[in-house]
Amino acid sequence: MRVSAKAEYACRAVLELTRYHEKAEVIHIGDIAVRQSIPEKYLVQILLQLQRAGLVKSKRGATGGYALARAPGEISLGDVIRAMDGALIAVESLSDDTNVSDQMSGQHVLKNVWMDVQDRLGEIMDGITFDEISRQAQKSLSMYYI
Amino acid sequence: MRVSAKAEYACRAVLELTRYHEKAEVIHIGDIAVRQSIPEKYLVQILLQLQRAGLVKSKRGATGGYALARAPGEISLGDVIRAMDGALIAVESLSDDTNVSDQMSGQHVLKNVWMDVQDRLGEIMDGITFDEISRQAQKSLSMYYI
DNA sequence: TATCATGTTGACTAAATTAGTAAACTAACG
DNA sequence: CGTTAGTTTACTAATTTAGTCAACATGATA
Repeated sequence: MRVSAKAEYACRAVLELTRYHEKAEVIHIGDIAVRQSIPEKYLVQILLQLQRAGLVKSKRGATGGYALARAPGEISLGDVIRAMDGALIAVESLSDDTNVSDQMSGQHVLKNVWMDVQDRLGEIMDGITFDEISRQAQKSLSMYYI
Repeated sequence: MRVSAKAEYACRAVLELTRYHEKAEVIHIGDIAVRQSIPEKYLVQILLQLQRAGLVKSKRGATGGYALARAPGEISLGDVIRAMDGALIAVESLSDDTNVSDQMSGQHVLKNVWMDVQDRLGEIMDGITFDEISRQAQKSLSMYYI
């Protein structure tokens, strides 16, 4: 089960926006790209996708940029993955329309298994918010200043 | 998070072998391929990989074929996915060696998040055995005979 | 022991997906 | 207006995945 670079970039972008959420200002794409080592032109697409999913908002023009659309505690890992991939788990049998003849093969049964796994993975991923992730980042970072 | 066709094929192959496990006989690759609609030449690779992971065993020669290496109740979904992909979750930051400078970016923090998710996904997937999956298959199949 | 049906291995190719780039466009501020 | 920054669409390159092939090894059996 592979997590795409795109999905991880998206998480890093949201994490970066989380750090600036208190200040209620927008950040430029370029700044996010530099600070999180994400190819800027690629990040353009990612942020637009996050925006269409309602996770971030933008301000256009000279003083423009991006900010989170809601509080970091209200944005979960699952939200971001779903915004990028459409669903938490992508597997052939989940997208296929299954017919009765498939009953004989393992396809239909496995479809149910994947749906079950997806639900339970959802419970895990929806329980991890960027508020928590960000706090954990501060914590592990502070260890270097003791 | 994408599950490859290869991983799903592997699950279907193990499911097919589960059905014949009681009889303690081997099944030919060709039969598994036909019954589970898997390209035979591709299945060859998959079964070898499952064998190297110790999940199936083979008998060579004229009366050869494949069988499960242990009871279906002792083979989990997690076992099969790990046999195919090496780990449950493949993500750039998990394979990378992280250095201190990465602390500043989200890479290091996310690495911990992915490891956490992987552990918890493992608990889910290791709890789903092919014995159960097979029984569920029988159950849903029998509905068509009422 | 010849042979035939099977598993084994590694190299290869084609298709699909992912990752990344470019450029023209639109909106807002000064 | 000019400059800065987001928007959109199209394109390309790189990588991964899916699948094929052919030569080989093994074991049952006639």
